[in-house]
Amino acid sequence: MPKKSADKQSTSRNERALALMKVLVERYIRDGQPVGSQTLAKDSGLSLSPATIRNIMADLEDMGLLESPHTSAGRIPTAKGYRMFVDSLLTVKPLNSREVEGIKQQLYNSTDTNLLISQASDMLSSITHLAGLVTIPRRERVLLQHIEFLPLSSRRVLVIMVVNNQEVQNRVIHVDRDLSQSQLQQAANFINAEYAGLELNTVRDRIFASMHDARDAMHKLMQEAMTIADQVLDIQQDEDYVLAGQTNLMNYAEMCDIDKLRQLFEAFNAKRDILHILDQSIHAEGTQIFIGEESGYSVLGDCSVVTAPYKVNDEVIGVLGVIGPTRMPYERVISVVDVTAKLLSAALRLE
Amino acid sequence: MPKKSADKQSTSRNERALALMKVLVERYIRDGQPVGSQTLAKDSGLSLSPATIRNIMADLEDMGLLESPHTSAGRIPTAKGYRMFVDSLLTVKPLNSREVEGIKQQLYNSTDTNLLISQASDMLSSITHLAGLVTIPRRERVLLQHIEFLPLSSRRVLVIMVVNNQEVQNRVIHVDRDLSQSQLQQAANFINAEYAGLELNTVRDRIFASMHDARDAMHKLMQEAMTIADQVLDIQQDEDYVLAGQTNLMNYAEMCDIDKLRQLFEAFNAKRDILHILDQSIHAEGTQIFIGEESGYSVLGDCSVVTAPYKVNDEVIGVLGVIGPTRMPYERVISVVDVTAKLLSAALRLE
DNA sequence: GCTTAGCACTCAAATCCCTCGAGTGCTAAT
DNA sequence: ATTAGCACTCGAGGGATTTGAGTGCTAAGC
Repeated sequence: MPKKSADKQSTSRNERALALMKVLVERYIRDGQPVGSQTLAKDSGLSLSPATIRNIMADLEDMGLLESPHTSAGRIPTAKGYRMFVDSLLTVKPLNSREVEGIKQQLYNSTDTNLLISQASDMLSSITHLAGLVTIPRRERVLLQHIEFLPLSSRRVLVIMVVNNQEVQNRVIHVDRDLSQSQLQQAANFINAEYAGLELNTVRDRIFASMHDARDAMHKLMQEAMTIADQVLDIQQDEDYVLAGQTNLMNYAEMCDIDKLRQLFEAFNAKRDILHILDQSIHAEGTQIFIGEESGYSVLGDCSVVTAPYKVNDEVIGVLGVIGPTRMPYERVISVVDVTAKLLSAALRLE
Repeated sequence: MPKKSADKQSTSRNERALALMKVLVERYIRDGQPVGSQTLAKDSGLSLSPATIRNIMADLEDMGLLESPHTSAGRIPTAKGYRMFVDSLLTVKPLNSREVEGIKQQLYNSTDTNLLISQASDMLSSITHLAGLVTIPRRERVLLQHIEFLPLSSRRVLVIMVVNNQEVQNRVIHVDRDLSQSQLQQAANFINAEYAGLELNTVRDRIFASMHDARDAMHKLMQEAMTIADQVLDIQQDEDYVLAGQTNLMNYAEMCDIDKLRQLFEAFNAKRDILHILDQSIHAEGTQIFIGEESGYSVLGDCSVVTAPYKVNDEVIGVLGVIGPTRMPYERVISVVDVTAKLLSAALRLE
C-alpha cells in the first residue's frame, strides 16, 4: 500500500519540518542571529545531519516561512513564519505564581483609576522590557450622579458633573444672560432631583425633549449644561492611551536604525495609528497578536503588538498590550499581557 | 612710549581673537563641522592668512575656548567656549513680527490652561526644531472658592474643591462614621460661608485651630477634608512639566549615539533631573542658558537648555524652554524662548 | 527513496594597506 | 607681527584579501 506509506512518511516529514521550524524561531528570538543548518542540527534534538536540515529549510523557505538575509547566512523567520509560529507552534509559558503575585501587589495597592492604568503600563514595560501600553478605559454607561453650577465672573458658569460614582468632570460654559446664584442652585437641584442615577445620554435627551422651546434663560443653561454631557461622552469616546518604556525599544539591534526609531516614536506621539490598532482588538475575545506589517502600518514593519482587552463586569472597557520587535519572546509576553489584563480587570472591579 | 603702544596692540589683538571666535562658533553651529584655519580666513572678513589664524586659534585653545577632535581636524568650541560666546559675543536675532504673530495666534485662541501649556510646548518645539518644555504652573496663592461633599457608598465621601476661580480638585476620603447627606451638606455650607475666598493654607489652619478637640464626626470630616487641601497644595508644589518634540533631537548628528539618546530619553521620563534644572531658573529674572554639563547632569553632556520664566500678575509661576544639542542656533532660540515666555504670560493673564 | 558526506561556491565581515586631503605646528623670511 | 613654506599627523575613503559560516548540489550509502 504505497498510499499509506506515503501518507505516514509525509506526515512525519511534515512534523519534523515543523519541529525544526519551532526550534529555529525560538533560537532566533533568543539571540537574534540567523540560524544555520549546523546550529540547528546540534540544537534540534533530532539526529539529522546538517545536509538534511538544509533540505528541510529549503522547503520551509519555499513555503515562505523563512528567508535568508544573504546567501551565506543562516535563515530567519518571515512575518508569515512568525505568524504560523505563534498560531501553531508556540508553547505559552505561564507565569510562575511569584510573578503573578508581584503584579497583583502593584495593581491592588492603588485605588485611583488613572494611577492604576499607568501602573499597569509600567508593569507591562518593566516585566517584558518592551514598551507597554494601556488605553484609557471607556465606559458605555455613564451615569449622572450629581451636578453643580458655580458662578464665576458674569455669564461664565463652572459646571461640575459627577458621573459613575466618583469621576468628576468640569467645564466652564458661557451663558448669554446673567444668572443669579440662586437660579443656578435651582437648576442644579432640579436636575439632581429629577435625573440623578440615569444615564447621561438619557438625561440629555429628556432635558432637550421637555424644554425644546428654550427661550427661558434657565432652560438654556440646562441645555447648554447638557451639551457638556455630550462633550464628556465624547471625551470618553475620544480615546487615548498611556505608554511606558519606549526607551526599552532602543535596546534592540533591529531598532538601531535611528530613522526608523524616529518614525516609530513619532507614531507614538501622533497616537492615531496606534489607537487604531488597539481599536481592532477591543472586540476580540482574548490575546491578539499583530506581527510586522499585519497591522497595516509600515512604521511597525519590524514590530509586533500583543494585546488583550480588559473589562469590568463582563464589559470590555479597554485594551492593554505591549509593542516590541517582531523578534520578541512571545511565549512569555503573551502570558504577561494576558495575566495583566485579567488582574487589571479584577483591580478595577474593586473600585 | 612703548607701554601705550603695547596696550593698543594687545587690545586689538584681543578683539581680533574674539571676532574670530565669534565667526568660528557661528560657523560650527551652522554646519556642525570642525572649522579650520583656511575656512576661517576666507569667512572672517579680516584679511589674515591662515597661518596667522592658526596662531590665534592656538591661543584660544590654550585659553580653553576651543579644542580639536584630532590633530588634523579643525577646531570646535568647548563648553567654556560656548559660554563665552553666549555671554559676550552673541548678537540675539529678534523674531520678525510675522513669527511673533504666529505664536500669538496659537496661544491666544485657547482658553484652557493645560491646553495652553501644551500648545506653548508644541510651539517651542516646532519653531526651534528642538525639544520644547513647559512646567505646569504653580500658584503660590491657592484660594478656596467652593467645596462640596458627596456621599458615595457608606463612609466614603467624594470631596470636590474649586480653587482659583475655575480649577477643580477632587478626591475620595474615608470617614469612620456614617454621615447623612444633610450633615455633609451642613459641613460644606459652613466652610463655604465661613472660608470661601481665603487662601487654602489659612482655611486649613483655622479649621484645625478652631476644632482641635475633634471628637465630633463632623469636625473630623472637615479636618480630613482639609488634609486634602494639603494634598492639593502638594500637587501644586510637586511640579511636573510638559515635553514636546523629543523626536527632533534624533535628527542631530551629535545624538547619533543610540546609548546616549536612550539615557537622555530616560532622563525625560524620570523627570526629576530635568525638573531640577528648570527649578534653578524659576527665580532668575530673564532667559537662562545651561551649556553642556553646567547643568550638573552628565546626561546633558552634549545638550544645552535655554529657559525663561513666565508669570501672571508679576508673579513667576513657571518656566519654559527648549533643550537641544550644545550646537544649537542660540541667537534665534533665545528670542523664541523669550518671546514665548512673554506671550504665554500674556495669554494666561487673559483667563 | 531518504539520508548524508563531500565539495565547490557565495558572500558579509574583518583586516590590512594605501591614498587623499584637510589641517596642524614650526621655522625662517618679510 | 605676519606669512609663506614645509614636514607631519591623522581620519576618511577605497580597494584587496582573508576568513568563516553557510549554502546548494551531487553522488554514495543505507
